Amino acid sequence: MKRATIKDIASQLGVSPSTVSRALNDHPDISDKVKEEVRQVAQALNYHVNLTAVNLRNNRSGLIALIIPEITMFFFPSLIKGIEDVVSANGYQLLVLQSQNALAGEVANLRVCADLSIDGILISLSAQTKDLDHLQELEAAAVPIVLFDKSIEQTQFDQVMIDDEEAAYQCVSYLIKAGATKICAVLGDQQLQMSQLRHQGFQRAMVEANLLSNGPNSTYIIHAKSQDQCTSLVIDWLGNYEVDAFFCMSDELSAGVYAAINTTTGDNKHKPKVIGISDGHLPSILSPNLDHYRHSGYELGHLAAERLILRLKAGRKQTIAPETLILEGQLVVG
Amino acid sequence: MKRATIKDIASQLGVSPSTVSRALNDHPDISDKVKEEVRQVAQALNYHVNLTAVNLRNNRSGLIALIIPEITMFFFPSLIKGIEDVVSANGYQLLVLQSQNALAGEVANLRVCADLSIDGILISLSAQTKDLDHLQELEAAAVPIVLFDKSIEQTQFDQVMIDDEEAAYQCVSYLIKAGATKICAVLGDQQLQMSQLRHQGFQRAMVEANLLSNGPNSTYIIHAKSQDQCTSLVIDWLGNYEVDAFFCMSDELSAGVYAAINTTTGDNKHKPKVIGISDGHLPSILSPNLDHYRHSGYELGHLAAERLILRLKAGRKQTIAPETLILEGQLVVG
DNA sequence: AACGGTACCGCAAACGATTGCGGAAACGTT
DNA sequence: AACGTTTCCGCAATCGTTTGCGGTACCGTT
Repeated sequence: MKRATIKDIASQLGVSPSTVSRALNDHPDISDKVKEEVRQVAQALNYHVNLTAVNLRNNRSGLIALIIPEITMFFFPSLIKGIEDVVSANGYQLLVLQSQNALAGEVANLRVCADLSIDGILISLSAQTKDLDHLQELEAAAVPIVLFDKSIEQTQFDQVMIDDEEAAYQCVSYLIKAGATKICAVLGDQQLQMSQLRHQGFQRAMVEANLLSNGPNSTYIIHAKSQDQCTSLVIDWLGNYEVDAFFCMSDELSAGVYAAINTTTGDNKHKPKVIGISDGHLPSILSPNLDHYRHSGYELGHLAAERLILRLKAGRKQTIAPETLILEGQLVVG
Repeated sequence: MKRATIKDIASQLGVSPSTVSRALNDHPDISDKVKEEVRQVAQALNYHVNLTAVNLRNNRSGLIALIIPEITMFFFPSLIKGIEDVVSANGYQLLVLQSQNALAGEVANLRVCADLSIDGILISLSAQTKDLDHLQELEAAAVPIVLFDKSIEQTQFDQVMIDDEEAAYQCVSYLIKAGATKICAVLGDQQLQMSQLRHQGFQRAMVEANLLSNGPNSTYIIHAKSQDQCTSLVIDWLGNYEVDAFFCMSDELSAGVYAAINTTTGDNKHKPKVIGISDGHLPSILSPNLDHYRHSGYELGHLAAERLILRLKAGRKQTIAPETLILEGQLVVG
């Protein structure tokens, strides 16, 4: 059975398609009698508007694209949920695209967005992305764009972030207060601005405590791009160096460090403390529970999506200045 | 700057839109000279085909919908990745919809699919879903549908599953071989067919080992709908009963049980063994590593998506009989 | 009876792309 | 020179919906 169209209803009732369209949209020009009849027949034929046609006419798609480096079990599920809730509550649908953490992938994703007449874009940048040239085409087409989580230095677009430097600072300060002096920072891809900022927070806390009197010590900095790589790096590292505590900038790395510690140190030996930055899901799974600076992935997604919806509702009539929204977090320890 | 259309190219070159369209699609009726000119201008104007228009004409959307109960950090990320890889490799885009584990949500999601002229559907059923009436409209519209992971007894559609009964059986058999006699099964939502099947596998192993000589013992069956609920239930339970081992039917529950055990039993007390069914990500994070029956979420997604693509490529010319594909898994222990 | 107003509905164009059909050149063949 | 082929391109319809503009009744008023 083919889908019923507006014409089917029209011919069945002996009226014009225009009338049917207006009736279904409750246009005042149409009498209540006709409206009722149209609704009846529509129901009977199981009519549903063809969104593709509507989209063509209105030059919109009802779709919002989410572009992320890669879906992992950490952080992204709650983030996606936060986004999805807002998006679908506002009548949009969510298209999930992965850049594979590569600039080329990001460009390809944006190409798809343009081709599909995507109405709005939420994007977390890949580690390779150093500028926003590839966003300009969409920007020129007046497609609202909100950056979140992983970004670069910029003021052209809205962005929703956490205070990376401060989060790291708080984590490391806590470790120091707890008595740690030999602290190793486990960071992500060196190219990521996020890694650099969290590194800076680490440094600030260390300097403040006079623990880097000989200048930065690269021995106590580990960069890893994946959980597995992190585990093996840390296992090696633990064979060569002494450490009181680890600061891990992400869930992946916290998990990697835990695994390394579990395979390296026996049950009775003294284990190094670990603190991380997390949305709180992983910490409750790990044993002992991971101390962490918590920022909700759900809220981050929620906030970013709401900002996008705000722009979509405003349309191109109002111009809203790009803003950087900082999501608060807090230390969860003990 | 508005998007360039085919007409813009046409008027710039003084040819008709038809010619431009054919030139861009490399139609043999168009001379090489014109083709080249069209391509030049298209490039210059940064022309890109409007997929909405194409979709309207072809009555397709290039979209594949993934409908799942809810995105959690367990299992779904790898699943989505497996699906996304196949889908995008075949020129489709993935729409992620969540049913909130409710039938009403599922119906709403399918409504969206119909309205958007979705080309194919991958669906994992909600716990509430007892029949497939709501799939019939899409089925009638010749939209390929593949069920996966969570399904019900049916033969109308393709489905990609693991052998739930056998997986549970193997887990519990292993526990028994390892010396356990008092084994508690931690299962998910009682309404889920998956829960029932895995329960059956549990029973089979127990009966086979003569551990249920007094008939089924409901004391050693726990049903939980979330990780947190599981944790609190198991904490209570551990206060009242003795147990050698837990069999957890999912990652959520394994994590919940681990948390319960960690809060209940001290370091030196004897801890119950735990085995689960998992894609292997969580087990490597938990300490001690979780024994489990492993089935790859990535492969499951991959397989389901490929089955869908197969049907999409076949079109409605060939009729392919619905099939149930079983993904193999294996015990990972020790 | 003539006129202004309102209520209600249809015509046709538009969104952007595709395609069957037809037609005008240009070519080759006898 | 007449005819058949090929080459190449345009016309117009189509997908399903929306909407500006206009038009016809019918109403009440003077």
